[in-house]
Amino acid sequence: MVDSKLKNCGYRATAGRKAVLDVLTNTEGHLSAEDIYLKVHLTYPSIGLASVYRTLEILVNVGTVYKFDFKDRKARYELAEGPGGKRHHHHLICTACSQVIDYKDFSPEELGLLKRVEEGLYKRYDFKITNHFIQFYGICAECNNRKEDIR
Amino acid sequence: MVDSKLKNCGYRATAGRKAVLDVLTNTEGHLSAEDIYLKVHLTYPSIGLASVYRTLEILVNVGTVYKFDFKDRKARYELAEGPGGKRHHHHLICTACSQVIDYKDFSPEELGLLKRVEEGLYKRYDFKITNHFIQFYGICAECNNRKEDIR
DNA sequence: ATTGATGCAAAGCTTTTGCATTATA
DNA sequence: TATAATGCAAAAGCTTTGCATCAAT
Repeated sequence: MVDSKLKNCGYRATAGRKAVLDVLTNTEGHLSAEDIYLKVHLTYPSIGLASVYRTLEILVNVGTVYKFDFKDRKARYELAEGPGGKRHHHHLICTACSQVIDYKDFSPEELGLLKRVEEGLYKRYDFKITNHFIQFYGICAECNNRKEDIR
Repeated sequence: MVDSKLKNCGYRATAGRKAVLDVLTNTEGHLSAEDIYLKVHLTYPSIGLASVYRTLEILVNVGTVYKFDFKDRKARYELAEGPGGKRHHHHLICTACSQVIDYKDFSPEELGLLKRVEEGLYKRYDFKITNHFIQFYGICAECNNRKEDIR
């Protein structure tokens, strides 16, 4: 099914591309290009970093992979699942210690209202929404406690 | 008030820092470090790009400025206003043409949703939320029409 | 007078590109 | 067999850093 998606878009389904996609499929979290390169390298040692980048670019364009950055210089990649997917999550980012917490225990209310917001956007902007990327910034529990200690 | 914020955090309120903040205050949109450098340069020609970067880092740490990337390699900077601020907006990003639409005509429903979600997160994660960054991905009106033409 | 801030240029890192070679369709 | 894909190394681009100088406190 990966093969067909690539082929449908006019790309060849090569071993390197499959290996990259395997890593993305079997790993949770936010992987940098180098993370992916190192992991692919284990099963497919001849791969080059440039091919990883080239493959990721294709997968992003095709919509299979999602690319984003939060903090450091590196871009991060994740298998792109729509809001209904098992991996779909939002981020809590602590502005004090920079830790990133993924959460996916969405309340039914949260899900329902998001859906309605997206419908509203579709009506107002004629913009057909397929996915969203939501980050909340604030102070995590540990940093908050630390601050109280100091006071 | 900028001065005091910097000083409170142990930084000196220098002309260069004020100039950078002026540009951020008087410009709408997502500015790259170089955009800012060029604009500051007009009123404060002796500034160096490195100082712009150093200032931006401070302002981000202090919480005055918000840093993010969407697409190209460059980081973007904006005056950080909380969800209630006049500039606060969300993004609609077209995955076909990469255009970014800012919108701030939030529906009351949308505002209520966010507030409740943030309260829920606070309870579940003991995470004190101060801001959020929300992007919706999809296909913009123009790209959607173009696609229909092709069919 | 101290010590942090600055500018310049050089260094650092991630990502992209050129090109000869390899492998897919 | 034609042509896309790859690997390697070099190049590019944004950001950071070292250091001598300057300026805010």
